[in-house]
Amino acid sequence: MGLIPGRHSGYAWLSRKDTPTVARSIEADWVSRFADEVIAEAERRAPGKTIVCASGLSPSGPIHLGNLREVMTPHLVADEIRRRGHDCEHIISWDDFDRFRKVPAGIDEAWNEHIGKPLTSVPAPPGSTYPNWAEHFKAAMAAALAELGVEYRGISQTQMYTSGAYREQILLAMRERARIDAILAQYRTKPKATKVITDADEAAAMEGSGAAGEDDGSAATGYFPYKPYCSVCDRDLTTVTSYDDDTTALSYTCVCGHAETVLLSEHDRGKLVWKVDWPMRWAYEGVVFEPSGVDHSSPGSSFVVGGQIIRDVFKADQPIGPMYAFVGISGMAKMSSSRGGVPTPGDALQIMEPPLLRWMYARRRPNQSFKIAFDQEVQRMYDEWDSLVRKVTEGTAQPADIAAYQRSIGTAAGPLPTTPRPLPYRTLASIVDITTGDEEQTLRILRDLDPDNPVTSLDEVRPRLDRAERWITTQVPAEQRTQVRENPDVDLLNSLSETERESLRILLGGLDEHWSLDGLTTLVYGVPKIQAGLTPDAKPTPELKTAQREFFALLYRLLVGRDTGPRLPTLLLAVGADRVRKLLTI
RNA sequence: GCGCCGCUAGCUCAGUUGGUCAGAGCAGCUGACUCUUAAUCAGCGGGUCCGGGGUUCGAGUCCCUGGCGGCGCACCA
Repeated sequence: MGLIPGRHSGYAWLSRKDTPTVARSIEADWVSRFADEVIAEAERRAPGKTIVCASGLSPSGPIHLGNLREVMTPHLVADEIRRRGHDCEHIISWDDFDRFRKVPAGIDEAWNEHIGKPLTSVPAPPGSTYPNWAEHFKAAMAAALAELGVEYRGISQTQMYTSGAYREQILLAMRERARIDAILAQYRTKPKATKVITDADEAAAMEGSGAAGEDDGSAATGYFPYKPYCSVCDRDLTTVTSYDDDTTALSYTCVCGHAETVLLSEHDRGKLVWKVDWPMRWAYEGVVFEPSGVDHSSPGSSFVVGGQIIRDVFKADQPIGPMYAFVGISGMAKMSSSRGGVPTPGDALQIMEPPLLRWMYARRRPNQSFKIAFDQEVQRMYDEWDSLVRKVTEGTAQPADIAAYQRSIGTAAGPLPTTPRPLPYRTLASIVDITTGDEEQTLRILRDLDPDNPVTSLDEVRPRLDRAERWITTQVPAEQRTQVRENPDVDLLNSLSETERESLRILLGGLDEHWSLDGLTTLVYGVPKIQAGLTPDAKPTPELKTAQREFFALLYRLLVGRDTGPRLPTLLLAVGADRVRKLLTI
């Protein structure tokens, strides 16, 4: 303890000349290696140009902790590149122009009528204050990213497509449709779809079978990588029936019965199919680094196919794209999070500070899977973190550990908020458990923890205190929490031996005189000594230790109804003298 | 069937371009400690680096091959 994070969490990386150890260390991890690679590649492609790292998120529902890796990986790399003094931009493409696929469990079935529409055209979930489905889920993620110190430029695909930003790329893709079809064909192991979507039932059937209604552009009438949203019903249950390269006239039919011909040189209500859309954006934004989930590692996956399409069609280079493994969760309470039950970054930030969450992603290479703890493990994580901080401060930490630490406590833009006085998370959790959040009591206990250097304000232990409280109240099962008895356990009290009764009397008699953490510690250990005829400063013997343990167990039973609980001095202070007397008086 | 990833001390993992790389944390053991409920401090680490070939003066570190495990793709994104 006694650490003052602020002292060493400053801008060490901005004055690397003065901190050679840190400078060397922060170049010792996976983030640095990718940064090396990305910088070299960017130099090769376009020297001096701002380096672009990218993430893509689909706001089709709650954006969970696994998706956060899609953002954290490029973020950390981009941040390292900035720390080295290069211009670097992290863009996040919000795939809010994707079709609404299915109504999540728990949402009114009425939303079924919106399936097939762009996410930005679907009403937000009931009760939301946001204008549409995509914005609703985007907002939660954006808030979490802000808290995590992730700086980025968000790009709405709805905005891009409907403004005609991709016009040239779309026309190019259509001109090159035969080439694209041929590339896709290399990976098709089964005959491509050749049916024209003719009615809603059929579309629904495809939906149900898992063969999403949105195909790769194949149809009986030819291959077209562009899919219009119907100008009448706004759904993508359309089939392109013809396209003229010279006039850019595109004809389509929709299951709703609508049919029309539009000029693609003017049409802005549609998008490229995913496998073409992705490489198109790599080329458009000049992306040098964009990771993707392991599900993109298979042959025929969008990343593999995209690599070929960007080279052959858009004449640009594929980004460096590591595959990242999935992020798991341990012990999320049943009450769960946002509908859907999948914890989001926002949920994690309820129980841990931003640096901790950043650390989870920074300490493991992308191809390693890991779990984020919502159960007791979170205490251990915090212990490990505090231990790391101590080692970094003492200068005994390993280079890679120091790097992960530096990436966790802040970014090139500056440090993240820290808890001024980082008392152990488990201690804080234990205290709020007893006080059930009562601030006055909490402060009183904290003050008594270390009389020589007392906590004088809860602000000193915030925000960690709030996270611990949140964890205790939302993640710890009621049966595992400390419940101070309301009334004395009369049956137990009456069944006590004379020796036990005496021990309680001695304890109660010394309460006022010893009312402090240290005082109560002495008292609590002293009671069995006095009963054994020893002096309070007597050395413990095996017999005495046994007696002490039995005495403690008795107190726990009487106070909280179990054999164990928070440390007795802490517990007694928290319960308060009056209530202690009430519960322990025979 | 195809593909990606992993397989290093009991557990979780470090080990950039092959040459003190055989490591850390936790657990465990020992000692100290009037402070249990994963308290603190100090000390202690011969594990066939999954097996088998190969390249090399030299390979956890590269190549081939087998095994086990995880995930994905295979008329979707």
